[in-house]
Amino acid sequence: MKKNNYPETDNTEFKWRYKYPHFAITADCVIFGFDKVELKVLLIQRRLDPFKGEWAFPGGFMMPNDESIEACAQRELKEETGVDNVPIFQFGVYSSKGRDPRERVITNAFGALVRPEKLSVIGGDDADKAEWFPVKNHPKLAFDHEKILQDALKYMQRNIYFKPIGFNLLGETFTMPELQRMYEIILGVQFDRRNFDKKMNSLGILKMKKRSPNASTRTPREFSLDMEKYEKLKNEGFKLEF
Amino acid sequence: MKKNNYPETDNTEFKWRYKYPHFAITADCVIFGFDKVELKVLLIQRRLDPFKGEWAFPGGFMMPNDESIEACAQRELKEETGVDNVPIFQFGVYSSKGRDPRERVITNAFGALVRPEKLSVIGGDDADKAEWFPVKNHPKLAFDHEKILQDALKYMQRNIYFKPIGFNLLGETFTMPELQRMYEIILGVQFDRRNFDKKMNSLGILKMKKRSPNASTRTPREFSLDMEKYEKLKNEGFKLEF
DNA sequence: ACAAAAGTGTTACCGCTACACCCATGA
DNA sequence: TCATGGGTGTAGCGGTAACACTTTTGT
Repeated sequence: MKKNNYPETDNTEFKWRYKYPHFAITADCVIFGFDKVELKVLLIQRRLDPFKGEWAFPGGFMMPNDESIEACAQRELKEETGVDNVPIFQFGVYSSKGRDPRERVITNAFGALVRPEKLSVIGGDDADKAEWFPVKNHPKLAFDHEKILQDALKYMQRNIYFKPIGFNLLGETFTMPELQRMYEIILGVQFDRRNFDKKMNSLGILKMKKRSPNASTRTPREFSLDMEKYEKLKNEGFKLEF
Repeated sequence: MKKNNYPETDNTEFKWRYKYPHFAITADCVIFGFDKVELKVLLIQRRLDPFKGEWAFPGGFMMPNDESIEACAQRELKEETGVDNVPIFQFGVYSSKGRDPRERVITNAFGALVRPEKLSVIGGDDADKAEWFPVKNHPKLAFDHEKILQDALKYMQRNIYFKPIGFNLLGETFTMPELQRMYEIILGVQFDRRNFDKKMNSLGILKMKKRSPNASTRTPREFSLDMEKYEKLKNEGFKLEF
């Protein structure tokens, strides 16, 4: 595959020529996952300089083809981690001088929340490894990626109040305590169990699964999303009043 | 002043040379104002091709100096419209092929809400004219700027619920009906006057001015912002529960 | 004189909040 | 058997929503 590891190659020719000033552009992806216990973030270990061996977000340089920056982000994500086919949102742009030691680089940052099925990842391409780390306990990050991570967290926290994006972190079915833990961990607060139940059920997007006949009355009930109502709510937005 | 109208000049030399693919980058500004009656947006009439004579957002190409993309946006805004010293927020990136007829251009879009003092604007630089238009009744826009405008409106609507940004649209002092109209117009809804009063007053960020002694009991009361509490609320965020 | 806009207070209802006990599981 | 975690209902309170009349100003 033709690859965009160009800043690290030893091509000494200045063969890209333009009439006017141009800039290097990257798309970086901050991917969050949730394993029923804690919030995780997907990092790759850089195969090449700068910051060789250090951890950073998957992402890479935009190429002179027809793809948009969003497509670029998704392509890099897949190449470096194997994570495919997830919706992403743009949440910031980073352009200050010196943030990349090579040259001025303009980075558009994208975020995504993914389901546990996606939790098995592979390294590849510019990445030696791809690995999930707890957000609360991640390695030192290359470039200005620590700042980007904090911005991503803030963006997600603000938006999970109004859009049911959080469900992207859960599997097909989930229990109410799982759902509650997810909200508590992302927002950093605690909810009363009974009140949380009532609120979630009142949104009308949850379908309660029948309990298998031999299960006890105290096994957690499984829920799934009523996709029709969920899609509607996703567009309209809602308010989570905790 | 050295200016970045470079894509329109007749410089036929490809004098900008890089080892790797680079791209043209612009920052565009969607500036909203409010004149106590309706929401307005600041547009410039393009002096040069492409879309010469048509209306578009102030903005322009990033230059190979040390300024960030945010600084670039603010500089272009000042040069083309005279609007200076307003805080901006980034809300989107536009990168699809063909959005600029010249070449692939990556545009980061910024928004701002400004006070009526800023409502007198001047053209300049790449802009023949700068002019405020009602958002509900604006001329056809160049490039993909109509899409950008709609995105800016959506972003503002979502955020005015949580941040008291709307006050940037009002002057030093304002009346309660003015404040209410602003919210109604931006959000496209109607509020009950008495309930709106109560809610706003309960936020604790308004200072009611004394009425001048000769004024009648029915002249609208003037309010101003309690800046200290306002700043606090801006950081914490709030929820507008209508 | 009439229409348009601003000031003002009360009530009902819904929803958020707080709270306790029982049962099942696994250590 | 004890600790942990999940299931379940109710009562109080606070805030939102609904609502009407008077006064002033300007046409």
